[in-house]
Formats: sequence, structure tokens, C-alpha cells
Amino acid sequence: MNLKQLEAFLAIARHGGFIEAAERLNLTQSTISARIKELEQDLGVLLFDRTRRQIQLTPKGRELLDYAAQAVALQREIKQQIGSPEAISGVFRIGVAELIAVTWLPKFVTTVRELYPAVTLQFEVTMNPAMLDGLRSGSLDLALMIHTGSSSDLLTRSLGTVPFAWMVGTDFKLPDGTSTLDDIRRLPIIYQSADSFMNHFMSSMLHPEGSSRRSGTSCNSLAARVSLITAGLGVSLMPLITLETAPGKGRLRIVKADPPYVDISYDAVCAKAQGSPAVRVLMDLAAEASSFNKLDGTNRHITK
Amino acid sequence: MNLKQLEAFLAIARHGGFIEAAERLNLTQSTISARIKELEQDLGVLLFDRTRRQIQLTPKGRELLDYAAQAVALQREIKQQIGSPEAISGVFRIGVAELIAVTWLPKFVTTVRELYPAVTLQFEVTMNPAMLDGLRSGSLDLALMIHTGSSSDLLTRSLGTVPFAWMVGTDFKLPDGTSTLDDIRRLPIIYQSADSFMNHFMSSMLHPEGSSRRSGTSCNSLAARVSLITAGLGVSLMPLITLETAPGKGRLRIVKADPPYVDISYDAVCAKAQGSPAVRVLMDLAAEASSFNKLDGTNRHITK
DNA sequence: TTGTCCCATCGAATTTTTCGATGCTAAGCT
DNA sequence: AGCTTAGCATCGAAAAATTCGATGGGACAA
Repeated sequence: MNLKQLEAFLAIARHGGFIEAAERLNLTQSTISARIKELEQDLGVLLFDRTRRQIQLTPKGRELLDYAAQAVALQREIKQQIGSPEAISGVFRIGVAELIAVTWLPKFVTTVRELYPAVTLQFEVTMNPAMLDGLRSGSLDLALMIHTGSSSDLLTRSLGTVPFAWMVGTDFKLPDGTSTLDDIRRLPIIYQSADSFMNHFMSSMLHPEGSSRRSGTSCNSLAARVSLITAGLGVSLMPLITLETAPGKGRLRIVKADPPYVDISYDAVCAKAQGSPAVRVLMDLAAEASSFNKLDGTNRHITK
Repeated sequence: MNLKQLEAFLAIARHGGFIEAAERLNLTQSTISARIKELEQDLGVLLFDRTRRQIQLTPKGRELLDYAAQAVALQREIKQQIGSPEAISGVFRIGVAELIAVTWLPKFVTTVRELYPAVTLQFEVTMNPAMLDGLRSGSLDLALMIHTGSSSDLLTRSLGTVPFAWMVGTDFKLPDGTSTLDDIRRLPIIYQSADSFMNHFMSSMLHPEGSSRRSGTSCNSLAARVSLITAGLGVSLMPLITLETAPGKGRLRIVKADPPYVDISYDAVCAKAQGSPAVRVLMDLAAEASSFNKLDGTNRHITK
């Protein structure tokens, strides 16, 4: 069974004869005849009653009618939907940093849906290493992630910067005069995860000499980290916005340190090889939807 | 685009590689490769990312996944549903006499649905001439109709007999002593239709000498005829059951005549050429569902 | 009976499909 | 870095299929 046979079958049923069907399909009658013969032999069933001059569908033939129409319609739908390289459509896998996921990701989705309804987005909230892996292995088409040293096989577009500060729960008793990184280092620090980029960054801030001890509590979920800190379990580098939004609001306070804030840059990143037009468009839309500080068009780096 | 291409595409997506897919489909890798190349060229879109060792679906490829699965599933469904000659399935067009339609047709439908859920029935309520035409032209697979002289190209199965009698509305004033066909002939007669078998029969009863005058009122709907008669507009040959069921109940009465009743036989009839097993089965089920008098297995004729 | 309409069938030409062999690139191994 | 391996692309030949034009036969109407 194949689509050409079903197509011929439909044409005959609709136009009442092999010859008419042949004309509609720009084929000869003998071709139509052969196609139906194949189909009938494949199914082991007679589809037309040819004993009379005017052919008639058999009961089985009438039953096939719906199925054949479905199949041919599906074929057309595929050609229409998939078979237009210029149309932005497809299923895109996007890695997303948690902070983005809880801030402007909904806006991004809305924008994409409005402009490109044929696009489906699949998100995976992870951290930088997994995203870079994903981009390089092809399992991710795009990553919305913390800025990392640019790589020759990746394409980057800035999404703006977010101020981070050291925070503790409001009840946490800080030693008097805590104000330098050195002071913070003595507190129980909650890292993001043993292997994340933020973690490396936090470590290198606190231990510039390079004693990269991986001790201390860690938690890869921003929301969970808020929970741990509000419970008074330690200090962590958090985006300022957590001071103002639901789970952390009124239950966190900034540890005055020098520098008081750290600007973290976020980027949209895709593999250079795979940078299809559609992905470029998504990167632009992400930049547009981003609510992060956008200073100018050039890439931001993590600044003091 | 064809089903083999979509099948190959699905196998690759599911098993993660061309070689694996080739093995599953009992083909060589180069065949799979060619099929995908065709599909991609036909759609004008790259479906797989082959730049890495482990192939990846492109966004468009992931979009195609659903469609391809649908198409292949549809193909299987067709083979399963249509492609089993022995299975009783299909769409059957059945001509039905009105009396059957309003008595035991629902029971017939129920029986068929229970035993053969894959069978679809399409009914057309008409009279004998149209049914015979339908059977001969192939537009009907089966007819449940009044017995008619058997024909060499038709296959017949008895459905039993129904007593008919001459009836008028309860208010109708009959001339005193009306009791013979000759008396009835003087009344305003309402025929079934100008061309029906019942009509011929009524005529031949009333005018045995052959003066086949087609005058008089006629109406092809049993229900409408009940309405006309209850309104006192004339006399008609009606099944006894109309005395007991809704529209006619209590509003009709029998005209005593000689003979007082006429037994009309009903048959299930199909074209001999087209007498497929499925149609035979339906004929049996009709006979089983029939609530008409079934005297024995042989065909009934219209008896006095 | 004859003619016409319509589908089946046949053989030849053409196109498509398939296979095996080989080439090429990415990734893993030492 | 060089070697090996896994995995897809490509090529040419063989096989299979599709298509066409011509012809045949059955149903139906005049």
C-alpha cells in the first residue's frame, strides 16, 4: 500500500470512474487500473464492483474512503507544514537558566506564540555546563544562560545583566561589621551546585588564591536556595529580584560587602554550526523579551 | 513523499541511527540513506543533523515526528481494518420498506452492532421499484422489501409475513353492507404510489380484469397515509399493526371485506453477483431480527 | 446487432529502488 | 598526534516498479 494508490482510489471514488480519475491526476487509465489492482491485491479485498458499466464502491471500498481521505489529507498537511524551509516552524529545545525561567520566560513564550504559532518550544531548566553540553551534542537548539567565556563553536547574543548580592535570612545573626568578602568567607556558604558556573564564580570571588575547596552546602534550585537561606542556614549570592518576589520577599536581607553588587550577564547561545535562521530569530525574540538590564548591544561581562 | 520514507524516518528517530533503522526494517543502510535523502529533498528541509557522530533531529524533523507517526499508524489501521477479506466489515447501503423501518429495524441495527461493530449501515427507505433498481445498479447492497416475483439475478431470503387489511378512519361513513372488494372499489382509494409494488397489488386485487387505471390519491409514506385515512379521506390497504401503534391507534378501523386479511410477505434481497459473505450474514441477521410472522424457512408468497 | 463506453491486460520503455562497495568525517583510544 | 572505529554519503550495477500505448472484452443503449 502506498499513497499513490490511495490517491488514485480517492480520485476514482470522487469522480466516478478510472478514466476521469486518470485525467485529474494526469495519468493514463491503465496506470490507474494498475494502481487499484495493486491496492486490491495488497489489501486482499475488492474495492470496486466492475460488473456493471458504471463502477460502484464495494462495502469495503466505502469503508476505505474515510481512511484514504485521511491519509491524503495528512500528506498535504505535512507538505504544507514541514515543506517550507523559509517558514519558521519546528520543535525547539531550549535550555533555560532558572532565573530567566521565573522572570521573563513567559513573556518570551507569548511573543513567540504570537509571531510564530507553528513553533513549539520545549524548555529544560538546567545550569551552564549541561547547557553547553547540550548545545555541543545537539540536544539543545538554544540556551538562555549565564554569560560564559565565548567559544569559537558557539554563537552568542547578550540578554542583559542582573545585579546579584550576598544575602542571608532576615533572622540570621551576622557577626558585627561584616563587610568584606573575607568576612563572608567565614560564614556558612550555600553554593549553587558542585559544578555550576555560578559556583566557580563564587569560589573564585571568595578564594582568589585558588584553593578551590568544594565544601559547603549546595543546591541547584534558586527557589530552594531561597528556602534554605530564609531558614537561616547560610549566605548565598542571589539576584536582587529575590528580595521583591514571592518566596523571598521580606525574609531576606543583603549582606553589605565590598563590592556590594555583582552584575551577572546572561546570553542567548546556540551552536554556530546549527545556527539556523529560526534559531537566530528566537535569539532575537529572547533578547527582546528579556527584562534584564540591557546597557548596549555588545556582550556584557561579569563586572565588579 | 511516500509512506516508505516516513517509515524510515520514524525508525531512525526511534532507534537513533540509520544503521539500526535499516536492521529493523530489513534493509541496508544505503537504502535508508537514500529514502531520507529523497524525503528531505521533497520537503526541501533538513530532517537530521549529521554534523555530529550521533545524529540529531532538527527542529523541523521533530515537528515531522508526529505527522509521520500518524501516517504510519493510519497505514497499519487500514491494513488491519480493511485488509482482512474474511472479517465482516464495511459500509452497507440497505433499502428498507417503511413498515420494516418503523417496526423491527432498530432491533436489526442493534443486533448488527453487537455482532459486527466494524459494520456501518446506511438505510434508504423507499419502495420496491427503487430497491430493485438499486440492487441491479449496485447502489444498494441489500433490500428489505415486500416479496416480489423472484428474479434470476437476485438472491432472496424470507423475512415473514404481515397481515394487511382495508382500513378507513373511525369517522368514515361506509355505505351499508360494504363487504366485498367490489364494494371497496367504489370508495375513494388511497394508493401507496403511482409506481409501487403494493400499488400494483392493490390494483390487481380491485381490478382483476386488468383495467389498470392509475387514478386516485396516492401517498408513498405509511405514516402520511395513516394521517390521510384518519382524516376520513379514503380507504387504503394497511398493515394491522397500524391499528395498535401511535399515530393510527384508535383512529382507524377495518373495512370488513372478503378476504378480510391479506398476508404480505417480506424478503431480504441482494444481487446474486454481489452476494458477498457479509451480505449473506446481514440477510440472516435481518431474518433473525424480523418480528414478522415466520411460518417456515421457505419463501412466502402473498396469500389470500 | 452494432456501436460505444469503460475497465483489464499485455509488452516495452522508463524510472525508481535496492544493494554492495567505497569514501568521508567525527569521536574515541593510545 | 596518529590510529581506529562508528556512522552516514555516494557511486554504479542489478533488480524491481511504474508508466504508457495498444488491444481486448463486457455491459449497455440504439
